[in-house]
Amino acid sequence: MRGRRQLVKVKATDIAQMPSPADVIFDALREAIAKGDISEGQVLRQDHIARMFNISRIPVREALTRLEEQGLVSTQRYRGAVVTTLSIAEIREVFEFRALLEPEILRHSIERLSPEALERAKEFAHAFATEPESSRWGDLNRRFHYSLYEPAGRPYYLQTISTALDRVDRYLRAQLVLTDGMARARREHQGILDACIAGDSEIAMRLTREHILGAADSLVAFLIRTRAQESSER
Amino acid sequence: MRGRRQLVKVKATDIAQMPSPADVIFDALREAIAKGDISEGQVLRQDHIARMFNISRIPVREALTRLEEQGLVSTQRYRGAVVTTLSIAEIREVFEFRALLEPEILRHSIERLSPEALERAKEFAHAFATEPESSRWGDLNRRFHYSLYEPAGRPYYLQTISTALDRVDRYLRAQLVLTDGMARARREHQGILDACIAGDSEIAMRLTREHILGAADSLVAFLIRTRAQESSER
DNA sequence: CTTCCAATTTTTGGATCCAAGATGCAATAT
DNA sequence: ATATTGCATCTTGGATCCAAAAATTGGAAG
Repeated sequence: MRGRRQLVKVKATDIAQMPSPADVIFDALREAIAKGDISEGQVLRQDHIARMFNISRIPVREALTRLEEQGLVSTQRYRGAVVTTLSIAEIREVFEFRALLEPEILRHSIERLSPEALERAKEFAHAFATEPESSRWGDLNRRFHYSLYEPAGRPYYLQTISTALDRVDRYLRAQLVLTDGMARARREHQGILDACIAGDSEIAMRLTREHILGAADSLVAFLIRTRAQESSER
Repeated sequence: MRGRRQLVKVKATDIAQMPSPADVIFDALREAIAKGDISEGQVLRQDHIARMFNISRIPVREALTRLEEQGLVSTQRYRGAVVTTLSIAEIREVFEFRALLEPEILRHSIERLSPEALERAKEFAHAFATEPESSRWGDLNRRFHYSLYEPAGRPYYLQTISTALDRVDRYLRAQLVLTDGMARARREHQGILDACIAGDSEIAMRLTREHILGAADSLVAFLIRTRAQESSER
């Protein structure tokens, strides 16, 4: 030890973990697509994005490559990246996929749900239910569910669920805002939460499954209406 | 139409769909990692790979980015890409994940299984069971299962299963070759196939689930033995 | 007025260049 | 002898440059 001074006062952050420019662009684009701020079918020009972030096209390309790997954009050689449009069948498939996975991770989570985690879930449910600003519903909905899934200690499940949700998030948000989805989600969240508090994983799983499939049905009905309208308007 | 000559003799291929250099490198590296030809923990040098493929580092970078997005390599800034090592818990999680998804897609598949598809599945099962060359077992195993899953018409499920399998393929191959996995897989494949022929989805699903979880148990036991040995040798 | 074609412009993807961080080693100080 | 520092080298990631492919535009011909 030899009286060496320690720099105990500075709080060190791991600089190597800091996000690279490509990370920043990737996250920004992913969020914009999920929120629907960039609409489907839109072409993403490398140069345009590069100017927006005041950087060269190289990190932009990396971000686009990653978005394509996640299925959020699709690229044709020399033709640029286009925000993916999902068919109704594809959307339905992703929701059924979620309806399979999310109850399962919830089961594992309930087994080890701490009072603190439960408390946080309650807070998110409340924040979601009372949020007046519709643009934040999507986020809060997601946080509520994730707070229930994280204690499961299943990072791979969680990551898979997350990428699945990213794919359909913009449709889900539309469903919340433009249909009766919000009122229904409030009720169903409360039901899931009650089952978790009671520690009844069977009911929590069933409700979660119904929550997802119900949203899917409502969304699909909504999309059939709006897409029929769009194509007749054109 | 106007009497324009048609070049009916040449079989046209869509050149825009041809794989880019980055695709070629990505596929090659993915396969090498899946097969275990590149061992875990190995560092992938951009320049080295670029020379191997006689190309600049740019498309190599793209391939590595995509591999990272798939979880096959992990990168630390300025430190290069390293082939991911999965902990036993992580491997177990991926197998349990597969054990949830694969029976489900099989159910959907059995509903619409055509005689031709069934015939192909039989052929792969037979090819797998009689293949003497152990280096090809992994591939044939995969083809057998995929031939049963494809008729489900669930591309998202299939893709998710595929990336999950990519993650653990090298471990699975080791299990087939280095334990009694092969004999057992032969028997279990036959059981699954029989249930599919009988159109009994309940049994087919149960057997698939047990097939995957059984392989996981055998693999984990094997890994505990070998990893304990490795760490004592070091 | 429409259709076709060629020239121009735009955009992408790969090559090369360069700055900055990581690594390893030798020199130096303690 | 050991720990620290400074230096040389290697590697990565972004910038810039360039070739090739696609989109667009502006006639010219029908």
